Amino acid sequence: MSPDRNPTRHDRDSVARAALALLDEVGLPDLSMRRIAARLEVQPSALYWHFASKQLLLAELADRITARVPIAESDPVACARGIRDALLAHRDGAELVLSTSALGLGSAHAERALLRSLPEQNPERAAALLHFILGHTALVQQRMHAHSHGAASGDDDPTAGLDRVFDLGVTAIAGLSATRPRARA
Amino acid sequence: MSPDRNPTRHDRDSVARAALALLDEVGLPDLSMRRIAARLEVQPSALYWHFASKQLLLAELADRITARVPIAESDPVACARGIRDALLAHRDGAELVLSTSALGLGSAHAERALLRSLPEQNPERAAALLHFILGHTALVQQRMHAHSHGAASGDDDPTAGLDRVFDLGVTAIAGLSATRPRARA
DNA sequence: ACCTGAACACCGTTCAAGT
DNA sequence: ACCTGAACACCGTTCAAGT
Repeated sequence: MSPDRNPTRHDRDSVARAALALLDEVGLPDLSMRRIAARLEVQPSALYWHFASKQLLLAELADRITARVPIAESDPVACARGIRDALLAHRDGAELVLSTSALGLGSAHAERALLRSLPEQNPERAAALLHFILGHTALVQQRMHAHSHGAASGDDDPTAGLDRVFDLGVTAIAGLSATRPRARA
Repeated sequence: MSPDRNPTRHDRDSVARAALALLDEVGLPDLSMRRIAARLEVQPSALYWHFASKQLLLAELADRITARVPIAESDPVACARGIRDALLAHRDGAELVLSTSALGLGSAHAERALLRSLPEQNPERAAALLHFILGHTALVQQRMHAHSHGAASGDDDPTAGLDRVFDLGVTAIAGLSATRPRARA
């Protein structure tokens, strides 16, 4: 007799949230529209009311992932770590952002944050930093997953030493590192 | 009456070559086992005689792409350009290598080439360089495709200025750039 | 405004069986 | 050694129709 009778109606936000949660459980290759629909107890076709295509839904997820990077970092290294952490916060986050950043402006927010953190606000350095962070994090993240899923070869952590590679890359591109020791002035 | 009667029998090499050619035509998202089989005029199940899974076939393609990077470059910038060009030589090459480099040692060859080209043979710099090149090239490549396929917004080339970003990143990580102008000594 | 039901044109992979 | 044929358990997407 109540006017609101339907048990679960969804909107863009609830669909995106369910998809993001499912991403963490199953990973990007197994994140299908049909699985997302099943999680929402809805027919697959229902999703197309909220998102015109799977690509657009994935772009929304990428936007939500990058939206969490802090804008106020003054140090490029801290800013870069913030971006990396946002990407690592969700399974296959880096690969998702990387593969959707062509169309969606998902990575634009991260790039702005980098630009602001740079001493001379050099946009080319900001772009290079973003490219490095995305490539590095995508590699690290999938190596993590391959290792945990017991892929092959040695059983020692393949992430070892990669933090140093990250810092080296960021400081170098940001223009903060010594070029060459050149004696020891 | 001849003993060799069968018109087309295939091996690993011919399957991989057909797959690589098809990749350039249709792109990574549309590269299916069934399409590759159709191109070879063979049933889809026939491919599984040569490759145990699609993933392993893709890893072979990634290996073939990176195999073409020159090992003998002495200059890190020249070496990095060689890697980038090898990735750009096939559609979605960078994304393919990036997404398979966790398991397959496809990128190991490129990393060795970088290491050799570095003045001090620093393996951390080589790793950082590889990560930057892969991230950068993957982004550039998909932006190229998005632009050619008439995605949206402005119609000017989105690749403009990206060469400078590439050079900046490579020289910085290689340790060849000035840290900061610092007056103008 | 939001969803169902049914259909369309696809996927990767397995496996017995053929030659 | 290499392939067929048939099957299994899936995909993304569209669209009329329901409420």
